Amino acid sequence: MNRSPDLNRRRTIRDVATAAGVSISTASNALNDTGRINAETRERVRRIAKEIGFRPNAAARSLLGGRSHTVGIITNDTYGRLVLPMTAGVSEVLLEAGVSVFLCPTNNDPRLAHLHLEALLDKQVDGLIFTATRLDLEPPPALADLPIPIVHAFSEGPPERVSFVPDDAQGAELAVRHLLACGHRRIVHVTGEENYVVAHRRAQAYRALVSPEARVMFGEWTEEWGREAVEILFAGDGEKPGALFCGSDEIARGVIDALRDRRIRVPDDVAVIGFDNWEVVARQTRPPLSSIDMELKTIGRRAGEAVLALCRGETVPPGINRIACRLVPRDSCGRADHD
Amino acid sequence: MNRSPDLNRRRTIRDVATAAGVSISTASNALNDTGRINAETRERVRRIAKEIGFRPNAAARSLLGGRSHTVGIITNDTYGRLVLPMTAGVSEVLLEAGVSVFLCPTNNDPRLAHLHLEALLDKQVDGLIFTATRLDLEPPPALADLPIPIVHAFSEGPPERVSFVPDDAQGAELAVRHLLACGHRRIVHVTGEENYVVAHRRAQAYRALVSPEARVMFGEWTEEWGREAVEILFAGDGEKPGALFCGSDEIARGVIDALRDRRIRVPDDVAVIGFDNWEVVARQTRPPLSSIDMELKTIGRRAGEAVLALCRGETVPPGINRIACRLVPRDSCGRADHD
DNA sequence: GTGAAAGCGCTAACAT
DNA sequence: ATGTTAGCGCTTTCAC
Repeated sequence: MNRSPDLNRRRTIRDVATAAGVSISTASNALNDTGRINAETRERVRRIAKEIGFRPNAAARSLLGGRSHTVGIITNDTYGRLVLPMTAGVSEVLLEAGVSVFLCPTNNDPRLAHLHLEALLDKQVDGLIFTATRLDLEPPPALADLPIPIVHAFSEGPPERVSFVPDDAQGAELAVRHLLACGHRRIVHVTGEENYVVAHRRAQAYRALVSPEARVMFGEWTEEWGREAVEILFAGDGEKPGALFCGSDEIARGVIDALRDRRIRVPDDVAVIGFDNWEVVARQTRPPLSSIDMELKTIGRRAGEAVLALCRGETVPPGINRIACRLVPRDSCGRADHD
Repeated sequence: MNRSPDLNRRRTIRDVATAAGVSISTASNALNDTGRINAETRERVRRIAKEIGFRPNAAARSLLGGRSHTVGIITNDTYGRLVLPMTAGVSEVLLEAGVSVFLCPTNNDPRLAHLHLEALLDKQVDGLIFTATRLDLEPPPALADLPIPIVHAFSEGPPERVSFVPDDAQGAELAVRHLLACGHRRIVHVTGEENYVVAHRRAQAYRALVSPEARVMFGEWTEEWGREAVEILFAGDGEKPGALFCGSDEIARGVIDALRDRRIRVPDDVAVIGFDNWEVVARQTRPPLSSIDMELKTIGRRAGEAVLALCRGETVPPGINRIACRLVPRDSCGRADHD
């Protein structure tokens, strides 16, 4: 039983005003630095507000201003390895602006996605960030005509919206150029499922740089496929590849393990480069894996800045923004001649 | 330029009332099934509400009811592999109750944690879930006396609060018993840093089951340490272990790789079991790794249920709740005699 | 069965 | 420089 029920009640601006012996509006002005106010009064009000632990009620503010200072981020990623870095970026940017982020993991379940969306709209979120780990995944149709700004991160939205995605082509180029700079020739590209848009985009960039007929092996995004690919490539006694550009770090890990099993030295006999720069994987292969980082946090930050601007009513040029990838050289490619 | 600015305005209950030709309070009653109301009127109001796309404004509701139907989850996990499954669990439970979740990644930065906390309090969250990936990490002191319920997930809060953590001792027992059931003896425990509470708890349970002097090798939570441990264990020509109980799947992966390098067969010569059931790792080792799953989603769900109850004013017995781990047998231990 | 009115906590015109 | 007042969208007595 509480001795005084009011002790646990949240402090309102009324409490502040009463305690400071001023009117509510003066208190409000003092706290928000609006209107004309006596410096002394302002300080007193502020001191008292702090003393009694006053926190402005966001609901009331939101009701008044029409903005809730919240955005939702809808994601299908169960696993988190892609989403969390992005969310961290988003959150970082929005935090400064006093905007909080609702995380809505849909686990690829449209029903969940829908429920979350409803909940977000009820909470009057100012904006939405839509994230999908598979670029070929369609955003829920309900997203089509919403009264609030929507930004796509790591997923390509319709042309009239703002999207931020990794620049897969540039990333692939980075990988291939690095292999070339390290003196490797006869590059083969071992990548994931053919029906992934990114797999194609990367393969295309790779071919543009190497040769239109350069070998691309589509398979799965797994270590197992990496190992299998090595079996296929190194089984016969034809000419062997000098370098393997892998579509993911997991594939690269499988590749490196299989090469090791065959006593083929990396990078001396064959160079390997990955894609994702997933540190738990890339740092633990033997040798540590050079890889392409998709700068997920930057994507998150950019997406955050975009919703923020949109929420403020500013206009942001629509379209797909491709964020440059970054080469992270470790030891699996040897040394580059230059830069 | 909008032809009609009102077209983009959010629909209010007033719009519904006007369109239905009833008063605001009747509309409210119709929508919420409160008060006495003519069935026909109710249906009409509801139909119209749906037609014009009315969504009740959560801010207004919150202002009235004192509850915001939001909770915050504060986490230090940058990486996501632990937090996302938990958050998914939390979210799943809260979604049904119409409560949304603010995700606050602090990246281990106390300043960020503090800012997030402020933002959450300003938004009048009904409750808080505190999550840390390292059990030895202190929650921010600001958490000490807050006017709202706080639940700890994957982190042990003070005794007067509600916490949900994996039952590490039971998990370790599960692992050891499985190894024994598969007929393995001379078990060694290769685990992570000695200053992690969990490492100790697991080691203790292991020793209680095997022998008080059973060998425990503390090191790091990395593959590299797993490989190193194998070097140490199998280098000389003393008696070799028959099974390795590893403190994490990453360690186990290092162990398996090193054993493979030494042409020691798993599980025939040496059995290996991991901890975490981190699928990307456990499913890709050769052979696939048997492991202990910490049921993170369940932890999240339980934590979600707890905040929910607390927010409703119900009482939840305080203290540490240890959630049972689950054995996930794959191929690295052989076959158990029984069960 | 329905409507009028008060009020949740706050801000912003408008008086004073 | 400060106070008064209206009102954001909604729920909830309480009249009718």
